[in-house]
Amino acid sequence: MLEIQYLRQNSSEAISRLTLKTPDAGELIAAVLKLDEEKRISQMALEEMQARINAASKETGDLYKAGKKQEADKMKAETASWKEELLKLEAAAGKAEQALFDQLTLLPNLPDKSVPPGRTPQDNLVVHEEGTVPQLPEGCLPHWDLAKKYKIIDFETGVKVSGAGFPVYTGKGARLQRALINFFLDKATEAGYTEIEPPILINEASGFGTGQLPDKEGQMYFSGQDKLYLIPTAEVPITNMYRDTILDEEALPVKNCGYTPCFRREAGSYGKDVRGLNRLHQFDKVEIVQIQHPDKSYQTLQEMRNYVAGLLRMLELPFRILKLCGGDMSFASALTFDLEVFSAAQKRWLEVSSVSNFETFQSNRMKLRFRQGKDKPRLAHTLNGSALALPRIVAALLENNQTPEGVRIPKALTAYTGFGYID
RNA sequence: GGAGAGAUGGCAGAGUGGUUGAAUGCGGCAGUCUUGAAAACUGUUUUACCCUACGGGUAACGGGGGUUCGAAUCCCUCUCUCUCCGCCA
Repeated sequence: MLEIQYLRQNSSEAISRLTLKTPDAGELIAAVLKLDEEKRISQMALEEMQARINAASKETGDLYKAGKKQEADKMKAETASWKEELLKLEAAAGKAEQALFDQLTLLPNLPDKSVPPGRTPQDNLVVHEEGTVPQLPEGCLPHWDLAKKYKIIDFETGVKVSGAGFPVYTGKGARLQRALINFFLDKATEAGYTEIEPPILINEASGFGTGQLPDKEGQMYFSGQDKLYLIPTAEVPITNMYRDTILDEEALPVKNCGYTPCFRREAGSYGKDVRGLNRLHQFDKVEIVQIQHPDKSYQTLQEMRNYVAGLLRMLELPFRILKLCGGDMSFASALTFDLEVFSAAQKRWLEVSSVSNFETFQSNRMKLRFRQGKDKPRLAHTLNGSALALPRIVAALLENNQTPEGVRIPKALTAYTGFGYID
């Protein structure tokens, strides 16, 4: 949620930034400012009435205590007559505040000034490319065929047990999942992140805090009996741990990481994009989350991006980094880098990580603040990134490392898998 | 699932209709004392919003609603937490 004070004071800057994300930025912001004005007018009227009643009530009490019953009764009657007016003012102020809040929550985050213009993924900027695409032998297979050949992922049985998008990993496939999770968690810990094992069902307030609710309701699985949502990413519980808190400045940056399964309904997806491991309803991911001082958050974003790139390097996967254009960025993000690996048999780039700075967009929803000395609390900046999402990593590992002897496991992982080849 | 208890400031814990935004203790911060530290003593210590603003106002004692001139305090309702029993990884 954007900060209303900022919008009030910097409306033209806000409009130009928001235009990177949506063409009707001007109207959106104008609507918010108008509602803000109305809200303040109704608030002033209400508070004035409340002040009158408070003063009169105090006087009434004093008069009773002084034994001046007649005067007190008279004052009481007069104050009672204001009641109807007060109720009207309360209703109007409540309505105006709600209208402002509703409009404000509709606004996406303002893109950072460095965000490239554009509406579609084609407008994303490739800012880095690294590694060599392997030359695959004749008859190389896409990962779903390799998965079958080596009996490591069973898509059909997953369909039986749950449905499409819920694969079953077996044998070395399951072991590879566990190896990757442990590898990612160990690396994150070495980089100073504290490991968290969070709940994977979250309440509505948490869904609102990180920006999934109310607008992306349909993308999460929901347990209606308990009003709990299955997390689409560990970002949600790990960031919401700090909802409604004021941190000491010295506590920054907060660096947490966590492994969780992630659940996404992915309503409306179909076709080759969802083949094999490319897009699933349930998948494993290790996430890194930071809470940082506003002055340092962009430097932190850079560090997180470099950290994730380092993981891909250790896994010996060719990758590139995209700076997302305004139109392709998520609702809550101010600047996002996507990291994609090249999956050699499919011959396509697969997004395996998204690293974002949300500035105060999430912290304003969550009331996540920090305090410098004796100053008033300020909203902190929140950041997160996948480090990493497993399925597409596995897809690329399988495809890129296929040999006549089997699928070679990168050296960095063999200590975790306990085997050098899947055969 | 059954029975009961509770929800107050960073924490603990008072407060059952009128200077209670809230006693007291602990913690935190500042100061006195000390070579330094501890102890002791003194002071200080919630947050949000609004207003032509070194000042003024409003709101908040789990959420929402009600009674009243006036509610942390009374009533209704929801949520959550804890304890005991049952069930269970």
